[in-house]
Order: sequence, then C-alpha cells, then structure tokens
Amino acid sequence: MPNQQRQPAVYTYEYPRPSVTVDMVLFAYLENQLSVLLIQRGGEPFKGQWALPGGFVNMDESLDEAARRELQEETGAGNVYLEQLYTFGAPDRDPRGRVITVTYFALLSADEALRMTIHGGDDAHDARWWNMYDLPELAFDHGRILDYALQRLRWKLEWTALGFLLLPQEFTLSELQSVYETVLNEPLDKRNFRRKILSTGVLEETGNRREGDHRPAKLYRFSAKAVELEQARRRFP
Amino acid sequence: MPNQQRQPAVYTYEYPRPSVTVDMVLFAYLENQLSVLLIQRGGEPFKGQWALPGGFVNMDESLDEAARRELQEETGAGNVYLEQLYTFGAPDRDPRGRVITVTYFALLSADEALRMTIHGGDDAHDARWWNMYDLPELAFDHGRILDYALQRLRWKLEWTALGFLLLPQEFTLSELQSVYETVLNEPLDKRNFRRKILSTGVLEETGNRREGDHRPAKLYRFSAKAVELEQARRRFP
DNA sequence: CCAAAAGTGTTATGCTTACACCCATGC
DNA sequence: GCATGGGTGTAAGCATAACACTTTTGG
Repeated sequence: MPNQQRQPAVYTYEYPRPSVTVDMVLFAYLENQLSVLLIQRGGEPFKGQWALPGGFVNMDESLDEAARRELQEETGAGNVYLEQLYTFGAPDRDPRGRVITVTYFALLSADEALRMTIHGGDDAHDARWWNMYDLPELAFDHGRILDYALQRLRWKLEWTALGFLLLPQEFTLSELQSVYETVLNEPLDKRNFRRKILSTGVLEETGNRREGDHRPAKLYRFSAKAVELEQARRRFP
Repeated sequence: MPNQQRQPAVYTYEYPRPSVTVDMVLFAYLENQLSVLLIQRGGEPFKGQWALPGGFVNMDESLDEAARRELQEETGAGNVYLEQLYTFGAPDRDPRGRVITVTYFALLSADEALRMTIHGGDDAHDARWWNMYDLPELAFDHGRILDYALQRLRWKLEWTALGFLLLPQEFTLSELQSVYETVLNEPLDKRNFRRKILSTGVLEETGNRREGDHRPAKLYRFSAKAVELEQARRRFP
C-alpha cells in the first residue's frame, strides 16, 4: 500500500478479537478428474503441507467480495460460480491464534481452469490441482472443510442440473454425464441421465458437433438463465 | 469477571480486525403461531428497535459453543436443536464498525420455550416472542437473516420429519400437522400427512391420549434416534 | 343426540428405474 | 468392415396427490 509508514500501524481494542479469513474450495473437472486447487505452505505452521487457498478479510469488503478478490488474486479467474459454504471457528484450529474462517466453494469451468495462472501467494512453495479422491495430508482443519465441500457439491448435483458449471461452454451429454459420475462416485444410466437433464430445460443444442474418433456428438450449452432457474427451485440453500 | 483491573485491558494488533458475533434465530411454536424471540435494543444504534439475540464470540470457545452459551444466558434453555445458518459480513451492516456475525438457528420445544426465562442481556429494554408473520421493524440486517432462517426452516420441514422439535415431548398428529401448516404456510391433506410422517418411522405412540373436548387423540413421541436418522439421510446440509 | 375433532383406504397419475439395440463415424 | 462411442423407447414399480366418510368423546 502506498503512503504508509514503515512502522507498522497498530490497532488497539478493549477486548481481544479473532482474525477472520476466507478459505476457498476451488473445484474443477480436469482430465476426467474432480480436482481441487491446493497451495503448499512455505512457512510454519504446517510448513510443506498443502492447504486451501485463502486470506484475510479486509475491513472494507464484504465476505463475498473477499472471496472474489482471493480468487482473482490467486488464479486470475473472474467469472466463476461462488457460494458460501460454512464457517469454521474452533479455538485451536490455527496454532498461531484465534482464526475464524468463512469458507466458500467455487465451480470453475474447464475454460477458466485452463486459462488461469495460479499464484500461490506470498509464502507458498507451490500450488497445483489435486485429484479430490487422492489428496495429500492437509494443513489445519482443511481436510474437514473439503469433506464438507464435497458433500455440498454432491448434494448440488443430485438435486440440480448445475453440473455443467464444471465444463467448458460447449460440451456433450457424455461429458456432462461423466462429471456427474465422477462427483457422485457412482455409475449412471445413460438414457435416464439424458432424459432427466434435458427435461430440466437448462440445456440447448448449439448446432455444433464434437468431431472425434467416432460418431460425432451433439454439443450443448446451458441456456443463459439456467443458473437462476435451477437456483430458484425452492430447495435449500 | 473477577480479578480484573478497572482499567480496560488493551489488545493491539498490526492489522485491524473485525468483531465477530453470533446471532441466534430462536424459533418456537407458541399458541399456534410460529414465533421468534427478539430483543428490544436499549442503546444506540437502532435504539428501541428489535433485534436478534446474540453476542460476541469469546476467544476460547468455538462458534457452536458461543451459540450455546448465548442461548443459555438469554433463555436458560439447554437441550435445544441448534445449527449454523449463514455468516453475514457486509462492511456497513453495523454502523459502529466492522462486525461479522455467524448466525445460528434453533428450534425450541414448547416445553423449553415455556419453562425458560428470558433475559435480554445488558442493554436490552425488553425481550419477547413475536409472530414470525407479523414482525416489527428490525435493527441491522436482521430482517434479511430472519428471511433466510425461515427459508431454511421450511426446507427442513419439507424434506425431513424434524417438525416435532417445535412441540412438547408428547403431541398429537394433528398438532404436528398444524406446525407443518404454519411453517410452510399452506394447508396439508390429513391422510397424506399422517401416512408420510408415520412412514418415516421417527414417531412412536406413547400409549397415552390427549383428553379434551372431543374424541381423545393418540399421543406420540419421537424415537430417540429420530434426529440422527433424519439428519443422516443424505440431504444437505 | 349433536358438535367437534380423530381417524382411516383407494384410485389415478406421474416419476423413477431397469434394460438392449441400432447409428454414425474414423481408421 | 470393424471398433468405438453416440444415440434412442418402453414397461414395471413406486411414490405422490386427490378425495369423503365413520368413530369417539364431551356436553
């Protein structure tokens, strides 16, 4: 920040206050795997272990804004589906002191995930995508957070048609099905899946086809209002 | 607190920190109304307006513990269904400064609600139950919080059999139905309702009957594991 | 015996599930 | 022409929704 003295500013309060952070669970579907972005910690505590990206909430921004800013800073990704997940605040979750973290979960389209450049942040050794089903040991309580995020993602795909958020703008129904199968971790019937997804009305044909090794597949996009529509269905959250 | 100096302790930090509070939405079913407990503010800002009960999170307690403590302090109620709702943190939601609030929602059995004594807290003028469908103007963003809490409660009753949490230990099916009708704000078919609730297996007859003006009704209680069972059904949250 | 709430079954409808074969293309 | 993934329909079972009358008690 410009115009700031070298000597650190000091803020004093009559009662102790916790720090508040946002931590992000970024999901993407890369190489047929459900992937999560993790940062390798460069400093203590948990040096060398992997953790969720995140950071402090600034005093002049809302929680949602803080999450978007972190996302922007660490990945450059802008247009991303984001929702608040849960707030974790056990007194001993960070050995350095009381830190309450508001967690968010984000679904990145494959377009975004490929385009973006990952910046781990200041004290990060490394940053990369991990297969959700083959994670390293995690710092802090981030393992629990990921469990919870996966639950929420599964619930979302079971009850809504929002799975396309993890795909590129144009995709085939088989690709969409394999997203659902990967996330829900169970095989789905092809005919039933197609009927169900198409009946929601959130998809429309683009008219293009995916040319490939075999019979070309129709490409779909989601209709602009799909996200709203799906969310408006009176289901929590 | 004993053993503390008159002169306020001072806590200093290198960066500014928000305050963190928990605010509680306490639902009860009183006199055939869905009721919420509100506190009338004794000081500025929003002096005289009504607000959700709540308070600061202590440094040595988890968020859940803070919520239970507030509940205990303000109502004396102990054995209560409690779950985290959402975290609100717009920078201007409290004119006194940055306050992030983790909200909880609680379902009080009629037993608890009647037994308890309401303590508004230090700077409260008054504290009482309000009809959820006829609320006064609310302080801060508490109106939004209540809207969200009602949504969550409705969702819960639509997808689970947890409505009995708002009733006394023993209750009739008609009483339970009227809880559902009040919360969901729509009439329900008596036969379908009974079949559906009984098929979940969370209720059992006590063998007693409610004697009254007319034909006595069988009394039910929920089987001990009902709450777990219902929550275990893989449905968010 | 009358008023008032408790209690009870059946049918139609739509949704979910299970299941197997032909089609279009690249090589 | 064959290997590969794309694409399609139907029947059975299940859950949901609509609907009206009898039962039991108190007064």
